[in-house]
Amino acid sequence: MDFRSLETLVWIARLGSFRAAAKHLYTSQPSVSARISNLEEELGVRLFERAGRRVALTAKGRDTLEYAERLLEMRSELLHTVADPHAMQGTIRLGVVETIVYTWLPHLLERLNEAYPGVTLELDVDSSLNLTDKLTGHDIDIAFLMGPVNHPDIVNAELCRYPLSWVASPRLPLPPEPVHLDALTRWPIITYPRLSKPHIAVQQLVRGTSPGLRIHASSSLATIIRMTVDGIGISPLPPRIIGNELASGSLRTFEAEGVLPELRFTVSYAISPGDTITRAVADLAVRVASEHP
Amino acid sequence: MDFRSLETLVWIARLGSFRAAAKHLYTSQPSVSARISNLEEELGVRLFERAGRRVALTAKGRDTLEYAERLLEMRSELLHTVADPHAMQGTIRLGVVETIVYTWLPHLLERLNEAYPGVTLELDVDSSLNLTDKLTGHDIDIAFLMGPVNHPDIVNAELCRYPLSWVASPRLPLPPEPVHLDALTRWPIITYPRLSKPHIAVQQLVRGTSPGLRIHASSSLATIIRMTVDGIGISPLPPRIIGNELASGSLRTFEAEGVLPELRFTVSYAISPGDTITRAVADLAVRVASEHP
DNA sequence: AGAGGTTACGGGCAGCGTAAGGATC
DNA sequence: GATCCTTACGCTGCCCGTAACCTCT
Repeated sequence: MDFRSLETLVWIARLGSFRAAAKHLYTSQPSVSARISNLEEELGVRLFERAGRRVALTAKGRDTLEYAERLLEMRSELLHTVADPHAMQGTIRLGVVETIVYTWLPHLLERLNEAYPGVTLELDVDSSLNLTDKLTGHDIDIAFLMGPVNHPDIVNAELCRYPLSWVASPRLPLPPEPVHLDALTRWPIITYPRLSKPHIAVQQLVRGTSPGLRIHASSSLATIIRMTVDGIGISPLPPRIIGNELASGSLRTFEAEGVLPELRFTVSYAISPGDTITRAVADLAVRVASEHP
Repeated sequence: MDFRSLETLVWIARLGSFRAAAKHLYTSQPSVSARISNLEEELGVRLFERAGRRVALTAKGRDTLEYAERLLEMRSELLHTVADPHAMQGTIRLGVVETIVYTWLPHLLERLNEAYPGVTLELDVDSSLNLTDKLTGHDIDIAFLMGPVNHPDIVNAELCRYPLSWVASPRLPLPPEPVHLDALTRWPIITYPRLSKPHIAVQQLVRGTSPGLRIHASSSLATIIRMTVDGIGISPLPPRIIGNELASGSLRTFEAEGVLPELRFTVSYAISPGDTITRAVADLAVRVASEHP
């Protein structure tokens, strides 16, 4: 019995199949089979009922699972207590929304590299919606996204809040006073993807105005900014991420009728036995986010 | 980090040297060095201070030791709870006094073989005195001896009590009435080794009688019995172990002045993290001893 | 037929034991 | 010089990944 086998047991139980556990643990499915097979032989007990599509824990398997989780938790505590952070090893899958990439993610990566040089990061830049799915499906370990994620196994902590401003190219003829909603919709609105919080907020804001409303949705923040700089439309963006464009004059903010919501970002991760690093990354992210508002 | 390394850590801490731990764990000393070296590298922390003759735990080492003991204890509990006893594996070193060998040890061995066929026993038949030393020195894991062993780390449980009787060959001219002490010492007394409880009891009993007292001490019960059968002397023995000789008439008991003590046997073992089997053997021994009085 | 677990098999690496080296009392 | 830990080195055995096989839905 080794920790690797116990970890394998835990992930099969969580994900419901040998194959999924293999994928999660970066190994082959036969290897997972072998680990469980050895464990079963060592205990002289069947741990999983292989019935058709889905495997299910036996009674003994459930008992073993409890011990496995406690053992992994204790090992994690040991590592956290006595191990030199520089010696920590492992890979964590980090999901990030593009907004964070444009703000303090580089600072975090630098700090992570200092504090935990042995830890490998696998970056996954995606929308908050997709990241939420990936998080609950255990395809990533931790995510910085527009949260919180409402799921029993997911822990959320607030990272930062960015207010939205209307932004446009200086070439667009906008008045100095606040723009009326009807006037606003003279231009296409370029914004975050469908079903995202900012997208929905914009939809609600301009609902009932002129029927010619066009909303361009883009999952790429770089594209939104580029299209706005090119004068294709206006967009609600956090000024925080377009510091360069505002400074160089290629974009400017303007006032408009109605209230744009604040974007709230959280760090969210699944509580998982024996995972010290994820929590360490979350803690560091909270700190870095507060240091680079 | 694996359980084997943690176990190695624990035993170095207990025994005070890599070499002793290697011996105890049935492996080579360089192997023990390597295990600790790997553990230290993984944690990025020095666990032992190698200063001259004796190694000492560092502060981090002491913390690690605590976790190691808890982890091993938990693994043991897991094995005890869910594992099929038939699948248990391992070797335990069992020290036994000869008296027990002659009474219920065979029954115990049979029962052990039924309940834990995967467990290997290493039998060490010796005197209670030597077994006590071996037990405190961790050269054996568990012992059945004239106890209890008074040592902080040793647990004792009573096994059985055998009264002593005076025994002699029928060829010796003994009166039917109780023999006086002075008359008793006409023959050599053949008994347990020097410093053993029965030996001391006999010495105290016949102290102050005729100066010609001869006590033959033998560490071999078989030899004591044989010499007594041959009429070389008389001996205080538990009738329980000479059933054959009494039945065949080659030995008989007789009454004598004074009280011979009872022989009390205990099962004694060091409390050790992660050792399920030792406790299982102890429990079974208590049961078997009570079933074969 | 496709998804998923098992079996078979060859290759790589970790861990072992032997033997030699070095430090401390 | 004795004792004990470390380093060096060749070897074995375990574990892994690929691929073929089997079994359910």
